[in-house]
Amino acid sequence: MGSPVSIRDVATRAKVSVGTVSNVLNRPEVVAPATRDRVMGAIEELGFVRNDAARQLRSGTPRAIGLVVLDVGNPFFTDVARGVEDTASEAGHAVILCNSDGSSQRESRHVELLAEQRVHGVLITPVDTDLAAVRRLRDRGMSVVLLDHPTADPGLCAVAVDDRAGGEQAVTHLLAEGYERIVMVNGPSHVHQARQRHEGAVDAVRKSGRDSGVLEELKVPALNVVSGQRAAEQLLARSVRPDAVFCANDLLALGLLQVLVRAGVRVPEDIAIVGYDDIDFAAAAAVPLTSVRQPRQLIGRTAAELVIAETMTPGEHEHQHVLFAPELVVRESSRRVQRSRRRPR
Amino acid sequence: MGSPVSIRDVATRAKVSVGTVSNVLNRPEVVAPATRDRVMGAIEELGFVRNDAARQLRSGTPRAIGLVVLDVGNPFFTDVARGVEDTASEAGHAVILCNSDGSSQRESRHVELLAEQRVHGVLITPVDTDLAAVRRLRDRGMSVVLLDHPTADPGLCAVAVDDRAGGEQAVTHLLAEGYERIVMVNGPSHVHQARQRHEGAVDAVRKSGRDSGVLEELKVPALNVVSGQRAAEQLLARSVRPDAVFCANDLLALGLLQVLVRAGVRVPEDIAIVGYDDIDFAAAAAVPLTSVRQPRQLIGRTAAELVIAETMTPGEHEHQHVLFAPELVVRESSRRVQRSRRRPR
DNA sequence: GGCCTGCGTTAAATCGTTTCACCCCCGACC
DNA sequence: GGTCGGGGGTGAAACGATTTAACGCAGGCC
Repeated sequence: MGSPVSIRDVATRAKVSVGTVSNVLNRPEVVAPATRDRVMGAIEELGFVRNDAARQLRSGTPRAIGLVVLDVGNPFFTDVARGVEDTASEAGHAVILCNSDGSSQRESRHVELLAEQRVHGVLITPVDTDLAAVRRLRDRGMSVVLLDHPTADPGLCAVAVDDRAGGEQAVTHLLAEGYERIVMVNGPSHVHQARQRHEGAVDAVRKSGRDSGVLEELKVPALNVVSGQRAAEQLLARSVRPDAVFCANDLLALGLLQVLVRAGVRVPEDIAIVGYDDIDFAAAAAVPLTSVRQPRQLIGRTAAELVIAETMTPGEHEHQHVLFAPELVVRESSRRVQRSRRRPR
Repeated sequence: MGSPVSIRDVATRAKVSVGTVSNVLNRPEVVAPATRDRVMGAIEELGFVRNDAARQLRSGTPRAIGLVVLDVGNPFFTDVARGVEDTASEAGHAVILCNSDGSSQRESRHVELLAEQRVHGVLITPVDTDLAAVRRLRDRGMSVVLLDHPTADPGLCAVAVDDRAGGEQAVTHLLAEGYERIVMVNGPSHVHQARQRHEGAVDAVRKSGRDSGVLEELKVPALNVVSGQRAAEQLLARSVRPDAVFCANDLLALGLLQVLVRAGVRVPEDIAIVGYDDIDFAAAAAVPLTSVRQPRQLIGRTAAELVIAETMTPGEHEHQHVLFAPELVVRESSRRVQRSRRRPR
């Protein structure tokens, strides 16, 4: 019935010592087939389940990794989480998912909890750029991988995507398609992704030899759907509208697109749109969205692999800064060609 | 430096016994203020962090709860997860998030892991209706709460939303608006939510006194965006199209809406659409989507509270089956009134 | 002055595993 | 025939906290 069936109960049941049971569990090859079967039988009959707490206490090897994300509501992060989860569970690790929701208070509470759990390592998208919480973790001997947050600190692993290159790709594409009044709807500049993507956009203009006036930055308070809607309203109110908009992420782009379409603006004929992240909803929008794809699951997988590798070979581990390349996915929202639209019937 | 600073190190440092340190941590009121401060100081200086494994081993009280969801990619589940996470972290519990992805193999692997972790309890959206995995957990003395999966089993807690009522609301609304050729795009019938929502839809037709022919069921293999797109293509190919579509969830509705809009079908003038779940993207769609709202975060919070309560008062706990009422949110995609649409300029 | 009472503290037992040193038996080898 | 070696086991220590019984000490009471 109750769970309190310990390795000792199994031992008595199988008429062996606890050491032998432990061996069956961890090094089956060293125990004679006959006894092994007996022990396995006892385990089965009693419904024995290892107690991981005791295990970890003795062996010192935890079986969980922590993941702290900025916003579980953003599909970008859920995809990263999925990648982490896949890799971790293949390695037999549990994933403890925490949502900091952009609050450093919540972040530190979660980090504290993870420290007490003595997790294998922590994957974190830090709220603050000062990385105070991250350093605290590392000082306690925990391995940490920064997610989507580049750093120069050689004492940390990091997995990120080249945001500057992504911004450049997006705007280069728009320029090549012939758009000449581009607005970048961007998040607050304390968000490093926002800053980087904008710098890339500026690079693109410079490299193309155009006047820097072809690109304008419109800042919004957050990288979400609502902010995108607000931005669209602002643009609609202008006497001279842009012919293309580059949004710092897809949530912004979706909000923007919705309001524009409802106002009768044709996309891309009147205004082209490019998003960022290429979340699944981007392809399913009213007008399929051109977007800069980040290898989301791969980011998660890689980060998980790094943190697992680091704790496998403590000491000799080389901290790595992995930087993936983004990839522009061109869809209908930014094609210059006039397309004949099907009409009902 | 390294993390291996134990309660014993703190004790020597503060010149007290380990018992006293433990008291400072757990029952601060019984220890004299002077010593308490001394101990706290030592903890601070040494950067001591409790080892939860040892704690749990001795006290038998775990500090984590498990959450197994069907699909982390679905915003519905991430919102539920957020609710769980909020409540759990207020109670000082960690949440171990697992994604079964609809595979019972993955599900049982995760359940096994959670059992070894001796989690406080498990919140699970079961893959199979036979609940084999769930029963195994309970037999091991673990408290379980079923999420979004009604059950008659009095030995389990369950938190769900009345899907039948939701289906009825949706179709009653469509009928009231005057739609008379309704197609319900539904998931496979082994998914109980799909079945229930359809039954509710049938109820609505019956109660309205209409002919049962006004409602047709179109089954698709999965409750996701792609299936919605496929369904739309099928409907477009028909010579006689429905005047309204009720989708078993919002992902289907978004896929459907996208394809219809691109084909030039006007929503709701030509075809009205009602979705289910009211995920945030529903309100931000090309045409804001009427949808049946489920209290997603509340589901998560309630489930977490139940599982925590159950383990606080073992034995005397009354298993509860909480059933929330869904709420229809009417937006533009299903309004009968002809609306004048704004045109640019 | 002995004794009881409380308070603060200590020492030891305990939780369920893993690990390691050691034991026993039996065949092989010199 | 004694010793070596090794396969197959055993048993106890250790992990780091919690918990509880016991203990020392100061003050108050009779």
